Amino acid sequence: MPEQSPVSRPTLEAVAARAGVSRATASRVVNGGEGVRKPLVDKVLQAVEELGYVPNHAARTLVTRRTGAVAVVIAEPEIRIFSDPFFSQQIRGISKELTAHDTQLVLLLVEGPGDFDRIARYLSGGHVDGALAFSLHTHDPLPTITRQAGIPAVYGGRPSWTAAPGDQAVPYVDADNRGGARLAVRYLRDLGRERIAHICGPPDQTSAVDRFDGYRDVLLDVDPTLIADGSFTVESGARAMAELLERRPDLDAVFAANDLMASGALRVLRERGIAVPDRVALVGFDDMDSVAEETDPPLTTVNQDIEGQGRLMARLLLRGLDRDRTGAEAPQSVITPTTLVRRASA
Amino acid sequence: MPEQSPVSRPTLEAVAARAGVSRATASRVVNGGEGVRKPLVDKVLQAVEELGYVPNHAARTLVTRRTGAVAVVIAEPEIRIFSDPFFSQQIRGISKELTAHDTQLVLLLVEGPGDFDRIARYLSGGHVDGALAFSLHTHDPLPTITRQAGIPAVYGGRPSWTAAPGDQAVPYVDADNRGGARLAVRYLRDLGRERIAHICGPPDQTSAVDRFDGYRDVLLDVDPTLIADGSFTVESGARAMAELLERRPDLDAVFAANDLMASGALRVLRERGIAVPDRVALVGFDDMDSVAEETDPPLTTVNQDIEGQGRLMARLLLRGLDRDRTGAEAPQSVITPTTLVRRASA
DNA sequence: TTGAAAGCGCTAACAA
DNA sequence: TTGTTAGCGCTTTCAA
Repeated sequence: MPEQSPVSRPTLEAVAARAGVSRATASRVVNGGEGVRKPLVDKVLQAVEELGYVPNHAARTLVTRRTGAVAVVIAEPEIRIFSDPFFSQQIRGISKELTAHDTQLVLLLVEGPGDFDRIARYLSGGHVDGALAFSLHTHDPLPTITRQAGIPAVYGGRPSWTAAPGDQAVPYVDADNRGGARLAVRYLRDLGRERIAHICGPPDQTSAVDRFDGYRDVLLDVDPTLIADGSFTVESGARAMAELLERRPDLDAVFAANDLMASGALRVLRERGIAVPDRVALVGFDDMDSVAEETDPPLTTVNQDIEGQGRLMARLLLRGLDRDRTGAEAPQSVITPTTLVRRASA
Repeated sequence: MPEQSPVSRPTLEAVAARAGVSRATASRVVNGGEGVRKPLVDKVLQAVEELGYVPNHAARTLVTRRTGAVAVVIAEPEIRIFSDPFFSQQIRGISKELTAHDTQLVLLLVEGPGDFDRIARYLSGGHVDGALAFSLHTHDPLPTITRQAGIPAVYGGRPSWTAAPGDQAVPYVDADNRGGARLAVRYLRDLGRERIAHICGPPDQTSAVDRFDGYRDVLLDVDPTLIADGSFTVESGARAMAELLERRPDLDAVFAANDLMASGALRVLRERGIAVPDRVALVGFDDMDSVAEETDPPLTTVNQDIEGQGRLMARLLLRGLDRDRTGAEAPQSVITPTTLVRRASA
């Protein structure tokens, strides 16, 4: 790679001149070489190589109206993204898929409510072709913003709000939380457990709600004393377990709405000398490898392909972007499958 | 905000027409209104408002040669960024500072060695004005890439390589790891502890090396049996502690190179019924709130302002970008101060 | 299959 | 203080 002076990179014009062709032909070659005779293609390619030519992005965007970039918007409540392996894997999947399509990831962190103005301006400024966002707990202005900016968006996680009538629903990607929960609870029931408790996630997150619903799908009329509230953290799981044990010392199984809470519950069970899974069987959710495999005993849990969800989000969005060209239909939401992973805790 | 049809956003031309001025005047107003008479400014602003005008980024970049975006490059070995609160805080700081300067953060995740080509192309394509990167364990091609692309870069963490002669050193931001370690060890010594062990971080990370050096600065000739290797994880800290205890049951203090390892060490000490800090005093490093405050007893540790480091990285880079205009000097590396935080473990 | 030429939307000399 | 004008580097008709 030839050394480049910081100022004045070679332009297409220079490449064309060197290859002895017109700028138009050079452009064609750079963009795939469709309909250009082989010898010319080679000449241009060589000139590109020799000059170390790299297309100027702004110029290209100006005429094509395509930026080749996608925004990933992360709102404040989700800033845990950086400590939550869940998000990290999702981002990883997104990044991989975008990279594979030569599309860049622009990270938009929302630090506070006032930032939405900034985001709106950015999204409207033609910086990106589309946006990827994560489902927020509260009603958030993003759907409105992307609509006004006229760019497609895909959500990660089922949004808790429902589209206003006439509004187009926002497409999202989510795991089959309800189905996964049913898998877990059925498994416990088939094990012969009869008093299966549930540690819930925060009710303002749809994943928690859906998992609770799955639990109730299987255990039709649930005894409320078998239900405890948690907030997806280890500590909350421990607290919930202690509470359950107090109320129902006779319980013989627990389905925790995520692995973190399951590990907290496990700690409490162990501290009290309650054998797992012999006396109490325990199932988590998420199959977070940093958690589920590390506990003692390792957790039986519900697996979801998180990175795959990220990839899917990106793919859905990219497909939507190509819509004009390919004439495909508007992106649809996708529910990804979940599977039960048997380890030692149940 | 008026509804916008996805296609054909208003241009400056339209704003100018509506305001009854030339495009140049409209442009001036949009860019601050310097040297435009008040009434015209108002007219233009009103037209902007009415039309919902947002400047086209590509067009602007094409002529100004400024993208208003900065790349944050994260190489594979650092993908832990998303599970390591250290990085997450750094990113947060970067994001805040960039946002304050209306600059966008473009995230470039390096998934494998082959990706550097892609990164190089991106950095050369005029997508961003500069790059922020994190110090890698091994020699990495990024400094060369940014130099060839002719864009300034700032590193987070002291790089382990030294600039080739003639090469300009890469500016970086790092905590005063060595000084912080000295703080910790002096504190233990002043407590009257005489057999102060050290649990090292991985030798291929400069922060670990620097902390070890700080330890040795204070304890001039260290008994090698008081040194144990770790890898900055909880587990490695536990293992190292067990090892130390075996070799030197008489040790009366431990300085762990980070909080994670300190918490692992603490667990082992507790399991063996060794009173902390009475029999063994323990000091960590990082002051990670999710760790240091949660242990029992809470960790005495060395604090560094991680988010501040991120902000500083961004600030240094932005300053470098303005260099031509302000005539400032090339960015210099910055070492940020560390302080000892006394809690209960020592 | 190739080239000439017309912009994409904006900023920045330069003139008025 | 304002307007006119010449591009920034590229893609894309349209003609040849």
